[in-house]
Amino acid sequence: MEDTAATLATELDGLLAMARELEVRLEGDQGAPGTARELCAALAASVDRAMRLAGSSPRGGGDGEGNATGRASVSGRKAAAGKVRRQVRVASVTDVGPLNDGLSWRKYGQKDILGAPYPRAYFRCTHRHSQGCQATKQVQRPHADPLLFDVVYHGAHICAQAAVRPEQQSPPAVAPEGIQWPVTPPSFPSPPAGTVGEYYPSVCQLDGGYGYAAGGGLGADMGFGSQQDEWFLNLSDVFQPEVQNL
DNA sequence: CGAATTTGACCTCA
DNA sequence: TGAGGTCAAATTCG
Repeated sequence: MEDTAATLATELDGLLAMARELEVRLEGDQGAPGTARELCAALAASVDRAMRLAGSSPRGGGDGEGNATGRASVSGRKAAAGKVRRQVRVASVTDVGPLNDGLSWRKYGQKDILGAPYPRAYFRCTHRHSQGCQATKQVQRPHADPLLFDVVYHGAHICAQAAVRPEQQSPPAVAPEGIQWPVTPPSFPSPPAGTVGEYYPSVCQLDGGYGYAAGGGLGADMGFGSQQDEWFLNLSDVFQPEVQNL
């Protein structure tokens, strides 16, 4: 990646962060005119596009379809059938209990992805063996933004849990267990007991299916399984944003 | 004790 | 050959 692009991305990153924060505040303010919120969303989307352009690289510059779909489908076992990609962006972290959807995901692997700052985590339905549920998902943070995640679902839930929640069939959900948000940097194995937070699915307008979001808010980094998991699990729950059927 | 997570190794594909 | 995806044994946690 070029330095210029990196610098530009950093700048845009800051812009996006501001846009997002503004939007969050507007959301909190019931009286906020819809136009203002739309503007914020548009601004965020625009910055996002710019960032993508700035950070675009030939081979999975760190996010986007290159990674999410590149090999996943080609790899062979599960075809592209039922593949759904979502991008999740959260505005803040404070307390996540209520976000659990009831569907269970079990982590079965994690991989460092070339060009990506963070590893990709692989999950599959907990009932895969007991009920033959083939649903799987991959979660990865495209950039340094702890509030942005790229999630790709493969297959559909056919387990009992999924049947109970028709609304979430396609967009699976999250692990039932209590979720804690690692607001602590990877270098700190100790769990942030008091720093747990709640997600506010706020801006989710990234177009294109991927993008960068401002970072720096949280120091959470991937590389530490449990913490990452929690992140991923929670995120998967938050997405309502854009969905792409691939 | 059972279930979930972690982590390294193995397999497949471009 | 390199990279991504999955498996499975070991470890940890509830």
